[in-house]
Amino acid sequence: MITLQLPDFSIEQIANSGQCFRINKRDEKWEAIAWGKLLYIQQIDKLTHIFHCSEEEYMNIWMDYFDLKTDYGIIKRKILKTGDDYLIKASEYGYGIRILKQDLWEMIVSYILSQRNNIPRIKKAITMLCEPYGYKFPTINDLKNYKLQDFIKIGAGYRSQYLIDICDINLEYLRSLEYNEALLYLKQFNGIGDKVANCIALFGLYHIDAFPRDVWINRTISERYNNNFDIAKFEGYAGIVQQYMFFYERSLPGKSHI
DNA sequence: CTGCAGGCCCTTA
DNA sequence: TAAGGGCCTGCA
Repeated sequence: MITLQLPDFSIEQIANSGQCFRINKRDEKWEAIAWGKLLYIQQIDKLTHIFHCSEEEYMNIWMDYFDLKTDYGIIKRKILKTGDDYLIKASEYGYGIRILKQDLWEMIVSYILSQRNNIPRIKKAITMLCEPYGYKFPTINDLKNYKLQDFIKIGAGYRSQYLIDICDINLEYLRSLEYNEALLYLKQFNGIGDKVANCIALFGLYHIDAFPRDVWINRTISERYNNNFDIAKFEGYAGIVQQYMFFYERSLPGKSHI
């Protein structure tokens, strides 16, 4: 168990930022499952967190998983320099958000499940999918043995066939591609459109210029930017901008996010 | 009973 | 290229 002073980090904000489906609050602790491991985290104050793991495990797994080697202060200063008041406010509000380094295959499956779906149901399906594997997420080879009915059982609904199809993907090839090439490759698969492909690119491939446009982002761009939002301005951190926008917009009164 | 939730696909014009 | 309907499923 180690106590850490972490700037630009909030486990609660990350858990509610929509990028992960396996971090949940249980009593006073946050329970994060990733890379086959379970970690309990407590947030003491704005800066202080307690990680219930060894120093070694923190260094080997969690420091990288939570992207703690990246200085988000630099990104926030870039946002300040744009002079975009809405974005500045959003980045201040979501001060503790980071882009997690999650497993590619897990992201592919998770975001296929996410379409036309709500978060509790996405989480439930993922929990059921992982149930036979403990803290591990089933590998692509595990799921290659699944039949349509196996995916229907976990509540994947019409997305079940998409999951069957995606088992033909070549993960190593996907990893070798640049951002735009990766999008094209992903979108060849049935059930992966522009939004899901961008989520996979950002959260599974760490392409920082990926900018998933879901209903919230589209609404924001339409209502606050009059459909005139140039993401090229944010080259090198557009994905983080997307996270601040998404998190802030969903926090606003009357827009609760269960 | 409808409506709908962090899209996608297919069909029309 | 844009607009519209349908889709698994579970919950309000």
